[in-house]
Amino acid sequence: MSVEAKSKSHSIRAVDALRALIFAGELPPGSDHLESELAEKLGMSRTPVREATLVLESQGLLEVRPRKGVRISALSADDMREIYEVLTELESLAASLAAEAHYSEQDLSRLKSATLEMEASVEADDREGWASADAAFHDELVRLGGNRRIQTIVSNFNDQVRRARAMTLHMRPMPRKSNEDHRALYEAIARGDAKAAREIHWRHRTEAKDMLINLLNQHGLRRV
Amino acid sequence: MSVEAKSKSHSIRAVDALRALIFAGELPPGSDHLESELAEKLGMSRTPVREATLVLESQGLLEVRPRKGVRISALSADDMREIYEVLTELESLAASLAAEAHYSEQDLSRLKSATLEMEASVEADDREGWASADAAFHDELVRLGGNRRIQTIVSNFNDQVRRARAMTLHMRPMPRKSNEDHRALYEAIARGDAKAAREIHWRHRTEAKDMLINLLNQHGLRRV
DNA sequence: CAATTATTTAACGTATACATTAAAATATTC
DNA sequence: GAATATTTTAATGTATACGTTAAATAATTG
Repeated sequence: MSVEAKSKSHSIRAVDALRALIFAGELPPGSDHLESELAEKLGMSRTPVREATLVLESQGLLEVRPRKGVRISALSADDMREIYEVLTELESLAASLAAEAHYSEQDLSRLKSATLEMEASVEADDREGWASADAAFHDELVRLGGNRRIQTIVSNFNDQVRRARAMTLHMRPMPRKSNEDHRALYEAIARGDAKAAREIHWRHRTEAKDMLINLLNQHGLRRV
Repeated sequence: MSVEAKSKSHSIRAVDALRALIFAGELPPGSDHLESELAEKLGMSRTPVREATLVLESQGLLEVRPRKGVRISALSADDMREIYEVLTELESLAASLAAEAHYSEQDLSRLKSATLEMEASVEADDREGWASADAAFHDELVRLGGNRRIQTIVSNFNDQVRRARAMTLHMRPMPRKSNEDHRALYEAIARGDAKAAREIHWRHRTEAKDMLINLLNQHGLRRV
């Protein structure tokens, strides 16, 4: 069995490639792009590109504007608030569900290791490392919640705020308080305290939302 | 200015037509359909049908299964639980946001009239009328919340459980308790009590979820 | 010259031909 | 005759030609 990349359809590769270009900032928020341009850039015909744009539109990463090209989504502070409201609510539900599931310590090992990694990263002043562990923690939290609809929505919304998070990562103070929250959340889930898990995470996310929006406003980032 | 229907693209009409066929049960849950069949049925080529199926897949109404046709989504009791968990959480958040907005009585008039219509329908033993007013109430509640992301998600999920609700409408007891909940929620929003609004609606939806799932199980409806 | 109308352009929307490939059917081998 | 290999089939995936139409440009008119 070889390790070659499985040859996916052009359509799927277009989705992946466009996502990557958007996240890398090569298709910047607010910019417009004709189907034919994108098709040429990706080395395929318009057909799979059109299909990809429909998928990405449904994920909120771009907007199809007939005869004006697709516009890469640019989020205002208000959009950010909306998205974080939903993320806060659904992740808090996931935290509550995870606590109710009464997982064993072993089941929670990945959550635990993510908290340890975050703490180590803060010690080492490694923001990228912290961000990566933080993402792993949140992913695992939602996975433990066990509701696949929540997983899908949260994943979409995280993609949408990805650039904003990356931009503010180096503007914010080192996330020491954040680590305490994660540890407290871990404990609440481990002891099966659904109410506490929900409340701890709700406050955590609400604070993260306020900080992100304040940072964007302070730095005059109207749309990202 | 004429009142003729604006001539939409085939692609958009395919989305509308397929949605209608799914809701009408002409494309029953679990059934498979080739692109070419659907294209013929809708009197257009495969191209716009393919685009429509991508959109509907992103809305959870069907699943594209290469070489096996598109499969109309069939929900298990567990799927229903997942969807209702999300609906409960997001509508409750919307209720809380609506209360925080401190709307005037005038702003809340549609919410009020929907409650009155529900009460009248229950008096008149008119389940369809009640269901229609109930839907209007929930739509308006979410609209008043003011978060468009919530509106989109809730609308999608309501579409997904539409058939199940229609099926159980005549199995359930007349929704008298439900009307009390709606009235209490209206009062909480009107007096700006966000916490109460959230809790009242959360309990309301949770009870609705439990009833729906019990009804589906009692009647042996494995997948709808 | 401003406003309107006509024309042109270019991008999208659609149909269609064809390439690709998973699945089914058939043939082959032991 | 079961297991495997081959061929065939059929549905999808893709490219492309072309029709349609919104937007831009040019022409006209008062």
